[in-house]
Amino acid sequence: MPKVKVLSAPSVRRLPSYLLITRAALEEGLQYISATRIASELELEPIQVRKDLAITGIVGKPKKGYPVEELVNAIVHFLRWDEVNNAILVGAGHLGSALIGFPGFRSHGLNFVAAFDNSPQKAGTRIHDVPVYSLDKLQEKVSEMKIALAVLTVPRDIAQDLTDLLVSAGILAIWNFTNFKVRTPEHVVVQNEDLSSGFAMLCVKRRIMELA
Amino acid sequence: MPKVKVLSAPSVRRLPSYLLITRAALEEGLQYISATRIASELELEPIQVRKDLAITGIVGKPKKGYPVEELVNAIVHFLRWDEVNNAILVGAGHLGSALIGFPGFRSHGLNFVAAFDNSPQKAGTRIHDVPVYSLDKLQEKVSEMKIALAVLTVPRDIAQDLTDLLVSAGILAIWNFTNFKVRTPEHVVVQNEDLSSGFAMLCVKRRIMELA
DNA sequence: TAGATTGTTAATCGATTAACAATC
DNA sequence: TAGATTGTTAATCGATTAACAATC
Repeated sequence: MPKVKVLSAPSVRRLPSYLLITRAALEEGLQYISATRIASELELEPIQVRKDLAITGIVGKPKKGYPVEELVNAIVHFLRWDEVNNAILVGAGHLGSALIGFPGFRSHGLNFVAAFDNSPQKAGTRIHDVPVYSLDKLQEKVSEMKIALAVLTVPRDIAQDLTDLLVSAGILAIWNFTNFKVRTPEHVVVQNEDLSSGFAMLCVKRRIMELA
Repeated sequence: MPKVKVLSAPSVRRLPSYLLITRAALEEGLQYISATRIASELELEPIQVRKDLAITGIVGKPKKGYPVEELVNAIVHFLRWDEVNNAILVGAGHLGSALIGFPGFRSHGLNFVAAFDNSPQKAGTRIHDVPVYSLDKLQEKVSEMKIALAVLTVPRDIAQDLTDLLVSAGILAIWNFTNFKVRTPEHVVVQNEDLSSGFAMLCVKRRIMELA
């Protein structure tokens, strides 16, 4: 029986950057890549990289490092980025449109199949080749296409209403770019993104720099 | 002599969400708001909210909570969101355009005054009323307008070159949305955003949910 | 072989949570 | 007053870092 892995959020968050570097090494035709090298490219400690990579199950070779191709596969599989995830976008504003067109997401198995917006002008159009529907088609399309994942980019004040709609349509995972803390039943997972928090960090770093 | 505050990154990152809730309380006309209430809206522990708010210097009243107006001011001042920060956007693609138009940033003192892009079609146009210039105007405009802050939304492979350009133009802070770890001199602060890391978190949460 | 690197076990560091006196 | 809440001090928890034997 497989032991329940302990999830370390900071480690998981660093994996995508390791994947990028390892993929670049693969392109270069390298056989092995060491934690030391990954660490130096990202200005991290090698021990941290080794600890993080361990959660994917990869086994390295002393003196050489990690086999590049296996490492790519290990990270990709750990993140389930080796399976296509059909997703919908809810709220086809500027941010949502940018996310649909984001080139990197393709390689993460993130595949937008439909967008929904309450603006009548947008229904019937396409954004980055993804069809936009009116919100009242959401329920139907989600069950018809068996979608599990939704990206939420709507104004804060309708975030909860749309979340409720998504949940009742059968959505199981919500990537929430509104800054509203939406409530969901236990079986629905939510990942909240808050752009302001990054900006807050930048501002505080500047303040510290000025004081120094 | 003011003691050097210890910066707790997680605390700083939570402040913007406290600010939103406190501003809403201000709109409602409330005099006081308790950490208990803020915590329950965000599904956090009250003790965590009190600890976080303490870094802003706010002093609450036992039994009542924090004076709403003072709390808004304390957070806003701690983050330096009470001063206008003129900023430039480098890379006027979809994400960059979305960021320029993001309504919340206005209230954070983030004021875009120019955008730069190497595409000749974009130079001379406007994005959300912000003029777009060709990249070779960057140096000139930055020093002319005394800009300290740049938002970087360019492809990964030119991130370092543009960072070097920004640094030599005198930029002091870079909000980096590329997934490349750019190198800068010590006096330049950088905040890296990685959209993929949030998606990685969502994927791992889903996996755990499925196993449970 | 010698030296670089891995993976494990232990130590340190920092963030969160708990306990509780003070207080309005 | 009684009870809710603050702010401080202490305890716990988890993440990072250090130390080091194993190894190719």
